[in-house]
Amino acid sequence: MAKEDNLKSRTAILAAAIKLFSQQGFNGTSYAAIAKQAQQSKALVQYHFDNKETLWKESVTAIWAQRNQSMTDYLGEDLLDPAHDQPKDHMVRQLCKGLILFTIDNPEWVKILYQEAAIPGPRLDWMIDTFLKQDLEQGNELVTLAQSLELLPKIEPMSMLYILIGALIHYVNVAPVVSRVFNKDMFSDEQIDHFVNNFILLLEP
Amino acid sequence: MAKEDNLKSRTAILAAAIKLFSQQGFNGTSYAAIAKQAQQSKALVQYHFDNKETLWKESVTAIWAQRNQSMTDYLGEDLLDPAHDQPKDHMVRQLCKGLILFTIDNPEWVKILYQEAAIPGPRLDWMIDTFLKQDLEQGNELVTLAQSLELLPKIEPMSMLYILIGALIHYVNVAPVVSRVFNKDMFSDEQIDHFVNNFILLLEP
DNA sequence: GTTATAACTATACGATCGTATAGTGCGAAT
DNA sequence: ATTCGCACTATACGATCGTATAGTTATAAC
Repeated sequence: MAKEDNLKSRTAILAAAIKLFSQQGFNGTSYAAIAKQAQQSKALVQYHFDNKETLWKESVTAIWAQRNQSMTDYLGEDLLDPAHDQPKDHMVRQLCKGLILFTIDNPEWVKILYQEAAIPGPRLDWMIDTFLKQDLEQGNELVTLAQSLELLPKIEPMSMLYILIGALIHYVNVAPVVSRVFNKDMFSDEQIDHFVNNFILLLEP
Repeated sequence: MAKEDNLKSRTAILAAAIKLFSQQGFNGTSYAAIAKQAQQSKALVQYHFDNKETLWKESVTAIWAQRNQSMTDYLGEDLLDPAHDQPKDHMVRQLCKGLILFTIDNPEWVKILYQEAAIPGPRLDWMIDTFLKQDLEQGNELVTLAQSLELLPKIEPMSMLYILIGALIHYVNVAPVVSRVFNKDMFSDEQIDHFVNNFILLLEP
């Protein structure tokens, strides 16, 4: 087998692991389930990642890498560049809608975060040291910047961050439930716009 | 053994099951782990609840019962009674702080919700039909009532509900992480008040 | 053409999984 | 005094858990 095959099967397995770990947590995910999802043999899973903890850590690392790369696609590096000279509410709308669409396409990081935050232990410690500490600091900076541009209300930045991320994430998390209850597709652009428009009403005085 | 012993051990096992199912999910929780947590024998667990699905359903039912009972303790049936004649921002503060303290003391329902909402399947379907549909409707009513009393801004009620619940829940969910990163106890009354005060600034024009 | 390396398979280990079933001990009822 | 019902235990089933290790290919280097 050629080297590209190695990468191919490895990538397929990692993708399957990411999906299952984020959905079912560490204890809830088995090698066999990952292998089945990836359509590979269980032995091959262990060949590429020789124990479960390694596979989990690589999964989380890949999730964050993908997330950080994807983030700029949705938010744009220059979204908050005042040189744009766009109306304020348009920029806020872009920011909020970007965060929701981004979370819909990258739900794994939130799910892994909530999975592990519920259980104090070495895995949470590792995530905090490796990713979450930086995340909080960057989030804080983003909010502070947006506030200085008068895009967000000037309440204490960390509180603003909880509200912003919490509200948007919650929308995505319960969307499957709400969609079924009200028989509407909450992932549709129409519904997302509806929510974002309402959210924005809160964010501007 | 007397009948009270039956109830005692059953209750201990149910409490252990609630804790573990909400933290680790259905697949991540084993009979053995529940037995250990409850300090009972694995056989006794199966004696009281003769299969895992039954135990899970009884756990969820107990979580919701406890939640609904506890909710009135934190919010008070008459919190939104205008006869109180209290200042508006005081009532909003009570509502928000009540919801946070309530969620801190009853984190299981959120965790179970997020655990199962991540995996479409019969368990989520059952939760929707049995609890979540009603929850959404009641939440909607609560918000609408608060809005009619001018306690909450008059944006579309469901959107308001996402934001309210989402922000408050997120605060509780990430509190263990934030506490470690900033070396502050985010579960302390001081920090909760700080957050609620900032949140309220958003909720009143 | 042999050898070395790397991708992948086959198989099996002891532990634990969820479940089944037979049995024990004891208080209450007859 | 015996029977009965119930809380609880002991033990074991086949399946699956995470892991270990030896073997089989296929390609590339020499």
